[in-house]
Amino acid sequence: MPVAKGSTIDPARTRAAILDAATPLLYERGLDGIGVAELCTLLGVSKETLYRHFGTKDGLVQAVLRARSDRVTRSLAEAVAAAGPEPADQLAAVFEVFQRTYDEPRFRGCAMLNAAAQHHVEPVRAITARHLDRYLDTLTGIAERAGAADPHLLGRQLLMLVEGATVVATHHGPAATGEHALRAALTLLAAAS
Amino acid sequence: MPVAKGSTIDPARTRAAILDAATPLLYERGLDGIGVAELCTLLGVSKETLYRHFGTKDGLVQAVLRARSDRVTRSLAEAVAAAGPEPADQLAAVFEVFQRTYDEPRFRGCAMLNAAAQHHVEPVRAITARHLDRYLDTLTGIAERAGAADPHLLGRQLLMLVEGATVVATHHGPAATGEHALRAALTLLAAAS
DNA sequence: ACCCGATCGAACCGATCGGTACCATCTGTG
DNA sequence: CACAGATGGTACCGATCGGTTCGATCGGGT
Repeated sequence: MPVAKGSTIDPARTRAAILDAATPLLYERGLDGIGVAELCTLLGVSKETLYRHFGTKDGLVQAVLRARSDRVTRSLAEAVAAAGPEPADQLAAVFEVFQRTYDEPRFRGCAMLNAAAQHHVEPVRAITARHLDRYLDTLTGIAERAGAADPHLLGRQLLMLVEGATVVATHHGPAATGEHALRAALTLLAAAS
Repeated sequence: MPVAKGSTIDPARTRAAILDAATPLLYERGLDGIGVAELCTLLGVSKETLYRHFGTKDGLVQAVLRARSDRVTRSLAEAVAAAGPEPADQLAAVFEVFQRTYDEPRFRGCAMLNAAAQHHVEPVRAITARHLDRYLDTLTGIAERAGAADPHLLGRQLLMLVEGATVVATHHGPAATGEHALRAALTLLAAAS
């Protein structure tokens, strides 16, 4: 059956559906851990459609990573905004968001870092670097509102804690990782003002 | 020419030479970024020899990772031992060692984390987890000597800083990363005793 | 001096990969 | 009702991959 029985033909919708369905697959199996053929089968899409929308597998990968970075950054910003004006509360919100991802059964580490480690091509590394810059912006903002003497330094140190917590949660177990990282972050925050 | 012109036939030596030469190649190109054929060409070894020593490519990969973990752990322990009895000095020695690796021109992030992200097989993840455990032992030891109220907590937080610093150095530039991480570590150390 | 074993080089294998081409079929539009 | 475009299904392609095999050759222990 060349086209789905009751499916709506809408290129934009198809593209979004491919992105949504491919994201967890590429994350759990690894960028090179699943081939285009299997990917299309699990997605319920033909290879021709996938290639028409994304050009190459790498195009799909980059689109997935960009969408993921946007989504994660947005949800983090919303959590911070909802935490109120206190920098300490905002930090707590940050590590709460991350702890929730650590506790997910499919958690396999930071998707952006994994992608950069797997795919040795420049565009992917650039997407990852931009993603970390977004984290850094959020954390530096908290540092500024806390009145840190050197908010850029504190922001960078908080970024290390965030990424380090993700690494530790990945390879050393997620239990209490967010809380331990938060306590360290609050110590740095208190010492920097 | 079936066997090298003036080479000594010594299986143990051959195996060690393969390990040494394969380590930087697999690190810089990625575990799946270089094939066995090219690997053997660059190593100056035949495929038969490689497979006789390591069984499979995965066997070579795991041997390389184990050897690397041993070497890094040893050099870190030596640096800490040479830093004297002061925990603060020992922490400085730790981040000095890491900063030196960040500054290497071929630096591409933590080899163990990259391997775990690339190779979705259990043994590799186990080697990475054991590597982090070794780091944790060293850092917890420093926390204990510093008289920390909860040395295991402080050790884990220091581990986050170490791994986070490596991530930041990888994707956000190595400049001053070790120093920034050290200052955060010293703050945690001072607050925990 | 002899012989076992380690080694090289090259050919070879089956599987899988990313990507392309073609066609029948369905949807949405006018 | 008719047409254009989006899609699914399938077969196919060249390249590359990990791994095996075989014969020729050389070093080292006996």
